[in-house]
Amino acid sequence: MAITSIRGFNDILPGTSGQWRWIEETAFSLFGLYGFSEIRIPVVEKTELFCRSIGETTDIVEKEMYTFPDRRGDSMTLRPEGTASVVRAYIERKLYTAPVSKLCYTGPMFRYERPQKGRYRQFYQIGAEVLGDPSPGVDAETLEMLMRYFAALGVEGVELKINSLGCAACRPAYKERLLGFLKNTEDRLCENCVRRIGTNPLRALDCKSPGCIEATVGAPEITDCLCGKCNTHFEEVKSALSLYGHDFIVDSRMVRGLDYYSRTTFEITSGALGSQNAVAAGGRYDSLVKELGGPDTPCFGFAIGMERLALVLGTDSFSPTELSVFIPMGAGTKEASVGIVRALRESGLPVAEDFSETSLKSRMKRADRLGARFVMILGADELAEESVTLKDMAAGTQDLVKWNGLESLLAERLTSR
RNA sequence: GUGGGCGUAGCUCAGUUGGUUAGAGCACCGGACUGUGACUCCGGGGGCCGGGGGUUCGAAUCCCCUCGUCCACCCCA
Repeated sequence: MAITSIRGFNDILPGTSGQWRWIEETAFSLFGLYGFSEIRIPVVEKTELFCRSIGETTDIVEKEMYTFPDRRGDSMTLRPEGTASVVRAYIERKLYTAPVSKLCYTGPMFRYERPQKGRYRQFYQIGAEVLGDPSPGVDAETLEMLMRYFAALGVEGVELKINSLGCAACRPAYKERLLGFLKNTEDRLCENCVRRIGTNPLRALDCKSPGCIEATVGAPEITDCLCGKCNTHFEEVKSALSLYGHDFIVDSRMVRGLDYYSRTTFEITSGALGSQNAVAAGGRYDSLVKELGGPDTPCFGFAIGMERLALVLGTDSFSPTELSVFIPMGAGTKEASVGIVRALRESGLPVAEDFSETSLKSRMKRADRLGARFVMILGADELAEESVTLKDMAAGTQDLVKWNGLESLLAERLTSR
């Protein structure tokens, strides 16, 4: 039996990788316009980092991490997300000496989950974090950047949902109120929510089981219980978003699965995705840097799911550059071929040389299957004329073209379509 | 971790109540056409019927186990 890949770990094949590269390049160049720079972070970190940042009682830490001892016996973990590493680097490298840090990243993340549409064990994220600015303007501007990014890619039909989770001053009081409410309806809640009632009662609001939906009708809403500062912050985020012209829905029941969020949280969903419908999500995390041992640093960040974004975009949104095929045939053509092909490539034209020595018929067929728009043939006749036969595969026409000036002529014909 | 669907040629899939040597379309290779692809015609190569066990004279087909895959639950980007 041949060796296969690991379940949930995919190969991104040539048909897709060009689109992925375009998605990443578009992101980083646009984010650059907002002042972001790329940070490259390790794929493996000490397990403790994720336990402390994501939260001990979250599903990610409890049952989804790839954790293993290294050769010394220290506990290592394949990163399940990027924010923890960025914050760790921010503290360790003392980036807080700058007034504000805007960092973006991309790369694989790992979670041991059952694979399904838009969910894999190794998956890719593009993320961005603003560290060191408490302003509501940062929340809105970063969301504006995300929406502009989706527009630049041609993504359609996405929905922005926002919420505020409050802060250390107002969330505990809200939790108590909610807890009081849930205690009265506990018998109608699902098993899972009953279990979580002590650790994370907010999850019951997000639960899709019919019993929980029914039982939580009329539950106190977090957005009605925000403290003055959080309320002002939320109002300013909303009005700034309107200023940018972005539609949004306030969903006071949207709860994030990571413990570090505070105040603004959001989710961008697409109907094109099936049940894993979030293409991007994130929010504010004002206390995480301090909790990990750094200075008090308010932050805002998000992550985009690459596979999901590619799914939303579909396959026809990206067309690769057109390849030409060069066919030398017969004795004495090798020497001239080297120079011609090199000159074409130096002019930025993609060329594949056909080294096979079969019939011209089969070589033409191969060129066609490779998707060549133009084919150049160099045989004894052409060699004598210092020319190639240049065939337009789409039009079916061909003519004899001198080597001198071939690059510019081909470039011209490729663009004048 | 739970549930359901599906595993037959490179791809998409047929395969009768269990019965000779497992098929089709597309793709691939060659020829018709000795230097011209796509269309046409002719020919050809390709299969541990996901793997293991069982029932049977006989299994792609029935039973059990297992692995993979897809979708959903859960969870999340």
